[in-house]
Amino acid sequence: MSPGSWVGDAEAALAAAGHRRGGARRALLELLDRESCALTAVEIEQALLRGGSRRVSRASVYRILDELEQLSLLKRVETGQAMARYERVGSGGEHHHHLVCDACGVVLPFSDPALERAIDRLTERVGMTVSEHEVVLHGACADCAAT
Amino acid sequence: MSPGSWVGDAEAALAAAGHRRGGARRALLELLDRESCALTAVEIEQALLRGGSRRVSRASVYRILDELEQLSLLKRVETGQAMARYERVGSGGEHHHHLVCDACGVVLPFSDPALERAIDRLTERVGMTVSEHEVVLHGACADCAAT
DNA sequence: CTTGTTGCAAACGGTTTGCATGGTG
DNA sequence: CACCATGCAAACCGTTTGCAACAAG
Repeated sequence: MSPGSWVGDAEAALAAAGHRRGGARRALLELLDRESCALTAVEIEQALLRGGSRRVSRASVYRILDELEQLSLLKRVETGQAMARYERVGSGGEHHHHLVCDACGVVLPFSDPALERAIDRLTERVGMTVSEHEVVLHGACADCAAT
Repeated sequence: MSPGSWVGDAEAALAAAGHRRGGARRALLELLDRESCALTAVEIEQALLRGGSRRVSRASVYRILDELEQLSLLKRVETGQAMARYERVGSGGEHHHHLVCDACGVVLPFSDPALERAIDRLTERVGMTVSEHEVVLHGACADCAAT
């Protein structure tokens, strides 16, 4: 896979970390490369099935997600929906946050430079070494608010 | 309990919602009134035991936390630590967010007006009716960063 | 062949629920 | 004395783990 693409970077990082290759992980990498916003383990499992790629057991899904998160290739996102979500991390520092509709459960990404700036300044003031931050907005999406 | 205090407000709201009184809930209310930052269900159960107040079964802890959350007397906070945390909501709109040490698990509150402003502006732009927001900073606390 | 990778099924841990008991109004 | 509040134990469900079969190098 061409370097510069996320899959390529991921496979390089995995190889560097002493991992062998495997079909399940490959299928997962390709799926995550396509989807840019946060998916749950179950959504990933189903997408792989429906997408015809290859069946991957749930245990493997979790194991692979965990490996990828440890290598900082993936970010775990907590949306307060009782199950974790995962999304790929680009090599650039760019990232987004999430809007969660508490009515229908849909999760949408958004990004806001002013918000990032406020957080960056903040992290210098607090008495802690901050490595990550997460912002989640809860509410009702356009469809659900309409009803 | 005097109105104006959180316990007082909470009992009034509970009564208005048609709830009777009960020892377990009363003990929980008094504990939550004392603690201002987010606690887990287990921490609440243990604090009640150690505090000599009264033993409350875990099922009741969860049930009561749920009731209080529905009445907006409590806010559920997801810190990405696999268990939910709860903290009281003051009648004023004031609130704080959380710093989580991924090494030792400690959770500390912080507040930042600039951050709130950025979020307020943001909520007007996004295509969603925002009712809540949550910011979590992850990293290492002073003690853990030192080692 | 040696060792990481995967699937299966069982274990786990936080949370929820069914049911019987007890206290409130 | 009707009904909510509570405790207990079992059920639930997302996630993790032990183990055996498999496959990459």
